[in-house]
Amino acid sequence: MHQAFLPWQLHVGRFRVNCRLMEETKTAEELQAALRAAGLRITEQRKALLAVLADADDHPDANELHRRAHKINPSVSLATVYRTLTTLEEQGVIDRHAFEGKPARFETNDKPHHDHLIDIDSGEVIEFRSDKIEALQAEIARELGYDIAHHRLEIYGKKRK
Amino acid sequence: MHQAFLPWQLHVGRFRVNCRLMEETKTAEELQAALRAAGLRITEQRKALLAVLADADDHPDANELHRRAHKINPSVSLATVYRTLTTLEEQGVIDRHAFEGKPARFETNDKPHHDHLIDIDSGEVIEFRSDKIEALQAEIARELGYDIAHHRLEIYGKKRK
DNA sequence: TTCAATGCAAACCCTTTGCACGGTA
DNA sequence: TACCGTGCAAAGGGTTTGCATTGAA
Repeated sequence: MHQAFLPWQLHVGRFRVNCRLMEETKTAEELQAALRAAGLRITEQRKALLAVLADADDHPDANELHRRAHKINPSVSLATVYRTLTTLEEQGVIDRHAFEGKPARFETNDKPHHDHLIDIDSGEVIEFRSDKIEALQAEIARELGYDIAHHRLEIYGKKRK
Repeated sequence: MHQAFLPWQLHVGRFRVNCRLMEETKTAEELQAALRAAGLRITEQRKALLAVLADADDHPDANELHRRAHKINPSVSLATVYRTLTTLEEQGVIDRHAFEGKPARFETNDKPHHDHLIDIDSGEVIEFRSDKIEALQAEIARELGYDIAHHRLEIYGKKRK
């Protein structure tokens, strides 16, 4: 889990409280429920993939998801990973991100919306959200005569030493 | 050429002045000069591609650039288009944009920086720039402990009726 | 004359798909 | 029992690359 906000501290008498805002992620059970609700079947292969997705905190690509799911259940094929990812995306329970022409990366869709900062050295993805930027985008689209369907903001950066 | 700003009007006495801000684009000669300055050779194939790039106002992909350059000079191959695009990108005279996992699209790099609004119905690309958004991005990256290398903001929208 | 740039075709990577089989509901 | 979901292998689309050849400097 990557935090989207900076940690902060409280001072209470002679104590200091270190705080950090974390986010809840979907459980494998919740992902299963979404499939069931859509009348789709819960196969052993899907169970393995859902467990991997629920556990992942690093925006893995299809290949990496296959590697992890295959470790849980060797009968999971790469084709099924791709097919199931597409299905889950259609159900709206995961998001697909295409960063800079590289293989697509996936994450469970728990939070309403956020953008990404990608560490160009490590590939690590950090999530953030700015209501101000959201508002400005809406304003720009309106001025240009458009209604926003969706948008992506990606910042590529290096960790400051 | 797509304008990034809304047209505006001035009223002078009994006259109305319709104004629209347009942008200058690099000429084929300027692109050639960049290659020459880097010690690279000006071939007939490159001349054709540079002419196409200088003339394009619609962010074409490699295939479309090849189609247009091939019309000027049939000896231009798709491989050379790809190789030359990579070279020009390295020289910093063109930009490559990977929109939503689709084939990369290119434009001459004339303006300092801008973002894109993509019409999801027509594929048309409209350029815009917001200093406020730029500033907010820098602020966010700083808070998260990063220096920005580059970034992309893409708004996908439908033309308002 | 030299060696960067080229065309061609094959290879590459990521992703999708056709087909016959197998397991969920 | 249906028929959805699967594995496998082949195909697909965009892009890169190896190799012998060509042509810009």
